[in-house]
Amino acid sequence: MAKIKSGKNTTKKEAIIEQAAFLIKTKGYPAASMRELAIALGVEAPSLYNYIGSKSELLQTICFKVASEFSVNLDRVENSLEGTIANVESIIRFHIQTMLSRFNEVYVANHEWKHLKEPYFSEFLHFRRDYEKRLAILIEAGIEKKEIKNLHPYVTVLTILSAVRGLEFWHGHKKDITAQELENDMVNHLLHGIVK
Amino acid sequence: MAKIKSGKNTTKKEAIIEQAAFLIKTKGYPAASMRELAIALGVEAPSLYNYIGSKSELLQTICFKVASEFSVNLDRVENSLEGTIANVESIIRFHIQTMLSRFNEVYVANHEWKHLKEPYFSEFLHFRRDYEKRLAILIEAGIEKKEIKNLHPYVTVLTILSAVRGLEFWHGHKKDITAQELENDMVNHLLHGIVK
DNA sequence: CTTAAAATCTAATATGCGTTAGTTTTGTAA
DNA sequence: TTACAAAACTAACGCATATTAGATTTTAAG
Repeated sequence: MAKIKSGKNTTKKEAIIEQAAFLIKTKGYPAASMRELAIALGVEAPSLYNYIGSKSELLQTICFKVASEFSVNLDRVENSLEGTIANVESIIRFHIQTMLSRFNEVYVANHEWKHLKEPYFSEFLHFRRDYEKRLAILIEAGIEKKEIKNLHPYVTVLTILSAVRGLEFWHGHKKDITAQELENDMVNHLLHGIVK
Repeated sequence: MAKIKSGKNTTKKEAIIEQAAFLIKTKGYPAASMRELAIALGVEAPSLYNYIGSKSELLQTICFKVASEFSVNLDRVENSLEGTIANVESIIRFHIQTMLSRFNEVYVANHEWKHLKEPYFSEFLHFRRDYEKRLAILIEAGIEKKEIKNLHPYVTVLTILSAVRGLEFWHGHKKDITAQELENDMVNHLLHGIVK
């Protein structure tokens, strides 16, 4: 057939990963087939194996790339000299922006990581728990400094992370609100509530 | 082999559905096999077909049963005479309680409905949109009555629904907080924020 | 104890999967 | 133009899937 269409991506491997992220997001990892992925790239399935090692490797690459980006951002915030509220707000905004700009990959990392094989599954799970723990510590510091209400820190972390993750569903609707308004409204809700 | 173990369930079909919900939640719909479901019930796979029509029928049953329960609850709230805040709080509490008490089925309805076949896929999607729309109308009424901040109603709905859905992740942790405290803290966060 | 029906089993079908092997085509540099 | 390497192809393997058909066992009633 034809050559793999690289598009705007630099390498063909990156083109495969990008398309894989879309397919895995749409069908789920088990139902996303290498044959369908190949067709989307204008090629036969076995040709993909010139660039990748296996189907599961694609999932690993996507999940850990996303995890790494969130981790790096949290490093930055942890070393910041701002107050807790500003830090939490910064993290919320990063999640929202990343969710909206890198939708397919973030979606896959959020929903399909349970199909990772060992030892990657355990490694990813450990990363998640660690990330939540670091956020909870941030929240606890805010509670001690009387900047934040004394709610259970893990519940607060869960509420925030889950809320931003829900932007998956916004991706279809859009239109009558800009990304900036969306971001501001959600930050406002999560920090100050909706009661007047 | 042996007979299907009905356990506490009245009919065998219900026992199959309950086990299917657990399996589909754990593996995802495409990776959940009829053979594994049968083994869990102490039976061979073809025996299941005396009680069910197909694998996809199991998914349909689970998804629409959950959808129906949420819809019935929303009917009740819409006809209530309470204020908007009380109504929203009631809905949040219902979501949290249902999420915690009927975990497997709610999880499946939330995550695996995209594997529904037509026309069920479209029907379920339509139900979801309709449910969100009805919630948004509730929120808008609260904004007009000056009970609720003037944030974009759909963003508010999204934030609330996503946050309660995140309780999936709490299901593993547990321990150092009761379900009642969890519920109260999350309601407090979503209504009044975390800033002191 | 007999008999009919309900429940389960074994065997098999058709389909799709990820992946490998080996071959052919394409692109590039000498 | 020749020669080599990269990238694509076709064919096939082994395995797993949902489901059906038909035989066999289990259950319950007369």
